[in-house]
Amino acid sequence: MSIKLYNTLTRKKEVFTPIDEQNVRLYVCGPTVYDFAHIGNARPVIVFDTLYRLLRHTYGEAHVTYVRNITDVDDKINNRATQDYPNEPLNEAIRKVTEKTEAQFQNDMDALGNLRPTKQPRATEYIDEMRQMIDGLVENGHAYVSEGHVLFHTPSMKDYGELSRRTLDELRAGARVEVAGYKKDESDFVLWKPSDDGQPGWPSPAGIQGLGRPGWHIECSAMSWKLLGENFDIHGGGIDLVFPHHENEIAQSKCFHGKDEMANIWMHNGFLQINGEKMSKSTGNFFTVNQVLETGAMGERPWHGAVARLAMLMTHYRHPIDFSIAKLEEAEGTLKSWVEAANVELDNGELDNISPSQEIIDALFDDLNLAPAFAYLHGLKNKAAKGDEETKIQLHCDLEFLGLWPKDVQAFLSAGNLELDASRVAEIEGLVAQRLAHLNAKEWGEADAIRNQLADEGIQLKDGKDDDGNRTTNYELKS
RNA sequence: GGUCUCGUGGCGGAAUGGUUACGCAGAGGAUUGCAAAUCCUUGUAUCCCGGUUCGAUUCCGGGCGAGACCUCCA
Repeated sequence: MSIKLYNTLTRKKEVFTPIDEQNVRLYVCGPTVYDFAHIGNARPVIVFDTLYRLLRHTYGEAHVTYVRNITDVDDKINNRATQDYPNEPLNEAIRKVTEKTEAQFQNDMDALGNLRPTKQPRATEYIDEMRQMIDGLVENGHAYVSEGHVLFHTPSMKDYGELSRRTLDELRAGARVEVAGYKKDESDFVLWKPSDDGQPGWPSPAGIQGLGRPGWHIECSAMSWKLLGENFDIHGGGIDLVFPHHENEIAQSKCFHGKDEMANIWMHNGFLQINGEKMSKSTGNFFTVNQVLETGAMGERPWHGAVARLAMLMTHYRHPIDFSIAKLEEAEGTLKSWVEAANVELDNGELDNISPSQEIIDALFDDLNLAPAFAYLHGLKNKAAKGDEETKIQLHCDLEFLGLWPKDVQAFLSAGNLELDASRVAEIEGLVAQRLAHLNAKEWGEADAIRNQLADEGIQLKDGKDDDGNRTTNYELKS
């Protein structure tokens, strides 16, 4: 068995062969840190975290390098900084915006069960490398200077458009935006642009006087080059990045390094919609990760990160997903039943001695097709729920492997019960005991009155019998 | 207008040139004083029209429908 991955370059599922099995290299475009991550931003993180986990399992944890950048230079950041901190010097305001946003991003992604990448470089730490690439591209004729900008000349590259499968003519025909006068060709794109006094700037490349700042695309080319090399294994991101971002990364990197490929496999996750519509702030169906997990903006209650993760993974990564309350509810019911079935005390390090189920690995090997893996987990759950200890531990291991095991299991399972204070718990348990006494005396009316009263108060009773045939009653908060 | 992706049961969601996963919901049963919870069993689908084929939901063509992208911008 080998890993098969869908490659946007070839539009085919391909057998994945690492360039170097001792160092499998993955790059994913990370956030521009000017605002809280929305749940659409979370999808590539979760998808490629799953791939990262599979690669680590397959090649060994020490043999995978996963780089996800932080874009901390961008005009959106500048705008946000002047807007939020109008009285601060610009650099200070930018630092505040990016630090705050990045911290929130790390928090959100942790809560969604994602491992931290091997490296998370910031764009501002790689300005030198960007300048170096820009100088090189000007020297070898793929870029030119015009009115203080440096532009990549797309006709200089014979296969520009290979990723998005568009020819220059098609791109020109579709242009909807007025073309800046300093461009030689309307499809040329910016590598470097001049900064005025009110903008962050660094000494410019290509002999340009004064300060400037890099274009968006060159950042990823520079960081992936320095951290992963001129040619690496997998580059990932959202499908909306195929054009222009990834197309332009390919152009810059291939023309600078002279390699046949930048990344051997390009992977893209599908788009995320909310309740059947594109997310948009104006229509109100726009949710940040933080809102979904903490503030109850979606469905008027917070959702556990593992639930949101499962809801995200229930759809194949390349398909569009409709992220809805119904989907979160379904994911929650499913995950609770799995975790409940697998919830046993473990000895220290007990999970270290077992591997994820082969069925899970096989499913992931087929282009991260999780559907058969989940079907298998349902089977494990049924077996585990019948008391099979080994299966319980295996199920726990599998969920852990997929990032779906809640770190706070008891809180996750008891859900709303934590909201009850001690006196309320005592009150409920007193009523439950009274009802049991009525039941044993066959006083159905009194017993049902208590049951109905508790039901009205949102407490659902669950009757059962212990091993000796005596009545027992548990309860939980109705959702 | 161009490029690309997609169209499976009530819903979510896989797979497949011939026997059609899995989950939720529904139905029937067990259990229960009656319920709930739990357990068992179970019905229902491949957008339309052609073509290739012994046979297509699967491959090809056309149509209809949905979505993404088309340059520095959200």
